[in-house]
Amino acid sequence: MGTESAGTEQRQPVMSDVAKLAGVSHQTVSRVLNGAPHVRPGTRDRVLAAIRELDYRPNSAARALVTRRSQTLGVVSFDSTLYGPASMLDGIERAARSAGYFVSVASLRSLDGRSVQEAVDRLRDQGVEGVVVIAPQTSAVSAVARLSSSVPIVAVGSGNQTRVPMVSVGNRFGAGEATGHLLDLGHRTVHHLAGPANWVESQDREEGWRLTLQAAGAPVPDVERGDWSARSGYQAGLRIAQLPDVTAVFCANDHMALGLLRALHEAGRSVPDEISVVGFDDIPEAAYFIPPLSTVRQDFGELGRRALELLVGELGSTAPSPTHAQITPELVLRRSVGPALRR
Amino acid sequence: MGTESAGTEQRQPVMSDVAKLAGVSHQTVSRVLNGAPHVRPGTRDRVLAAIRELDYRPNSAARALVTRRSQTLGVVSFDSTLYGPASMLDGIERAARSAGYFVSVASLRSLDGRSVQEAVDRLRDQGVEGVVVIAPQTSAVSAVARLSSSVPIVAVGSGNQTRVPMVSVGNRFGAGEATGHLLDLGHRTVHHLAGPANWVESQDREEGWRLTLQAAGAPVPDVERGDWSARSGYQAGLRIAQLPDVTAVFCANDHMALGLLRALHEAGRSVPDEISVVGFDDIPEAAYFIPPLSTVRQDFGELGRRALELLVGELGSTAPSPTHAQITPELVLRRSVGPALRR
DNA sequence: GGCGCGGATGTGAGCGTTAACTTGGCAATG
DNA sequence: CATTGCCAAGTTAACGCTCACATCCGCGCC
Repeated sequence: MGTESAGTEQRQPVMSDVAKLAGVSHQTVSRVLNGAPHVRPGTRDRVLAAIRELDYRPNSAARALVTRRSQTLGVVSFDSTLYGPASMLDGIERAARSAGYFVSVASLRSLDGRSVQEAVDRLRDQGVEGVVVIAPQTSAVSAVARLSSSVPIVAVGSGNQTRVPMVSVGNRFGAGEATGHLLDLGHRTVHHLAGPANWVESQDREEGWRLTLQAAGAPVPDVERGDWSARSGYQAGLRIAQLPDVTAVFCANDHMALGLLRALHEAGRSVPDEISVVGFDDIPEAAYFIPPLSTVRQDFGELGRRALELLVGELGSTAPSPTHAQITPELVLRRSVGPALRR
Repeated sequence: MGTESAGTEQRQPVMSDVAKLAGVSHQTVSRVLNGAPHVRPGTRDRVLAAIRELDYRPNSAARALVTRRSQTLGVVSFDSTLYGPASMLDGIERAARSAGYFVSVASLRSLDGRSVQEAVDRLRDQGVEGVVVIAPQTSAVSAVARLSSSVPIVAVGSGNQTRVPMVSVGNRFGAGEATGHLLDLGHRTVHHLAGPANWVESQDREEGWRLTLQAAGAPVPDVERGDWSARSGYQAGLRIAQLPDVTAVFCANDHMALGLLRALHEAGRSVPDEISVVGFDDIPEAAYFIPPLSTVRQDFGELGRRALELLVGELGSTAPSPTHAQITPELVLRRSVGPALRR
C-alpha cells in the first residue's frame, strides 16, 4: 500500500535497478557505462540489454558530484544578436559537443567589468569547467584579465592582453590589406569609418588603416565613428558625402558599410565610380549589397572552434599557458571598389 | 605530514567549513543559503561573514542531486547564426536568467527528426528541467510532437501543432497585411518570393499571401522559392526581373528581399517606381537597404521571452497544457513600396 | 512552578554515482 | 602441488548537499 506499490512507478531507473535486472553489481554497470576494462563480453551485453530495457539514463549530477567534472563549458557573450558573436557561439557549441562538453551561455547586460565578473561567477556557480569570453570591449578584456577565478578562461576575438589565453583575428593585417589595396588602385588616401572607440576590434582596425597610410606617405584624414550599426553607418555616410575629396572609404564592419552605401547613393555619389568602399567581416549579405561589397573576410566559426580548442587544452594541462592564437583574415574583392578617377 | 598539511590547501571550501568557521551546524548554513525561516539575525550574519571570508560557493551538482532540480533549461536551435534564432536565443537567455535558470544550448546539425530527438536527449542527459525548441522546419515540429521525453518541451516560432505548447508569430496575418497593403496601392496582384517549402514559416506566409489575393479576387501568380539567403533572393530576383507584368513582390524574409533588390537594380527595374517590394522580419539593416525596405516586423526577443514564460509555467504545474501563444507582427512601411503606375 | 509550545538549532540519512579496496577463481609458474 | 598473478567481479566509502526529524531553550499559562 506504500507509494511504491504500483508496478509502473514514475521514478527514473537508477544504476542499481539496472544492476538488479542484469544480475550484477552496480559497479559493474558503472564499468560498462564508462568503458572500463575487465568486464566479460557476456556480462557487458546483459548490462547493455538491461539499460535499454529500462531506458536508463545516468544521473549527471551524481556523476558530477563525485568526479568533480561537469562536462560543461560556459560562454559569456556580449550581444549574441550580432552576426559575429552568434557565429562564434555556434562554432563553439559544435566544437564543444564533439569534444564531449555541454555549453551553457550567459549574456552580458552591459560592458563594464562588473558585469563580466558577474557572468563568469554565474557560470562558475553552475559548475562549468572552463569559460570562453566573447567580449570585445577593452573594458571587458581588461576585466577578464584581472578576473579572480578558479576556472580556466580564454578570450576570443580581440585584444593583445597577455594574461589571458586568447584567439583573435588579424585585425590590423586585414585593415592594412584593405587600405593598401585602395592605395594601390591609385587613391590618394583612404577615409575610415571606425567602430566604437572602446572596442578592441575598432582600435586594431583603425591602427592597421593608419599605419598603412603612414607607411605609404598618404595623408591621414579624420576618422568618422559609428557603433557598428547600419544606422550609424548611414549617419556617418551623410557627413562623408559632404566631403569633396573623398574617393575611398574603409569601414570597420559590413553593417556600417551598408548604411554608408545608402547615404552615398542618396547623395548621388556613385560607388565605385566616385567613391570606393570596403567593409569588414564578410557577412553573407555583403555580396548582395548595391553594389556588392568588397570586404575583409573573417571566419567566425573557425574563431569559435579555435577558442574552444584552446580552452580544452587549458583544461588538460595544469599550466595556465597564455597562448595567443591568431586567425588571418582575407580581402574579398567585389564591385564596390575601383580605381581613383580624378588624380 | 599528510597531503592536507599545507594550510593553504587548494580544496574548495564546503558547507561544513563554513559551518565550522561560523560556529554553527551545516544545516544552519544551508538555511541561510536558502533563505529558510527560523534563523536568528545574529547567526545569519555570522554565517554570511564566514561565507564571504572563505569565498564559499555552493556545489550545484550536490544540490541538484538531492533536490532533483538542475536549475537549467535547454535550448535546441537550428541555425543560430541567423538573425531570428540568434535573437530568440538571446531573449530566452535573458528571461531564463531572471527566472533563476541557466541555459544550455544544443545546435542541430540537420533538420530531420532524429537530429531533434538526439539534441533533446542530449540536453535531457545533462539534466535540464525543460527544453525550448527553435526548429521551424515542419519535420522538426512534427518530430517534437512525437518526442518521447520526460521533460517539458515548448516549441517556438511556428506551426499549428497541437500536442506541444508553442508560441508563434502571426505569420499569416503579417503576410496578409503586406499583401493587402500592396493591393490597396492599386497593384493588380502581388508576386511572392517564398522560403523553403519545408519550413512552417514559409508555408504560413505563403498561405497568408495566397488567401489575401484570393479574397481580393486577384490572380495568384506562381511562387518563386528561395532558401532565406540573400543569394537565393538574388537568383529568384533575376527570374522575376524577366517577368513583364510584375509590379509588386512580397518576400518571405528580408535577406531574400535584399538579394531581390539587387537583382532588380541590375536589371534596371526601379524600386518602387516599377516594382514594389516588401520583406518580412524587419532586421535592423532593412531600413538601410536601397531603397529602405518595407517589411513585417516581428519581435524575436519577445518571442523568446514568451517561450520561456510558457516553459516555466509548464514546469510549475503538472498539467501539460498545450497552450498556444501568438505574437502579432506589424507592417512597417518604408520607401520600397509605391502605387502601381501602369494600370 | 510544572507544563506545553514554538522558535532556533543540531543530527542522521540518503540522493546516485565513481574510486579504492577486497574477494574469488583459474591458469601459469617454480 | 603450493605460489604467484591477473581477470572479473563485488563491497564500502565518499562526494556535498537537503530533508525529516530530534533536541534544546525560554516563555506564558493555569
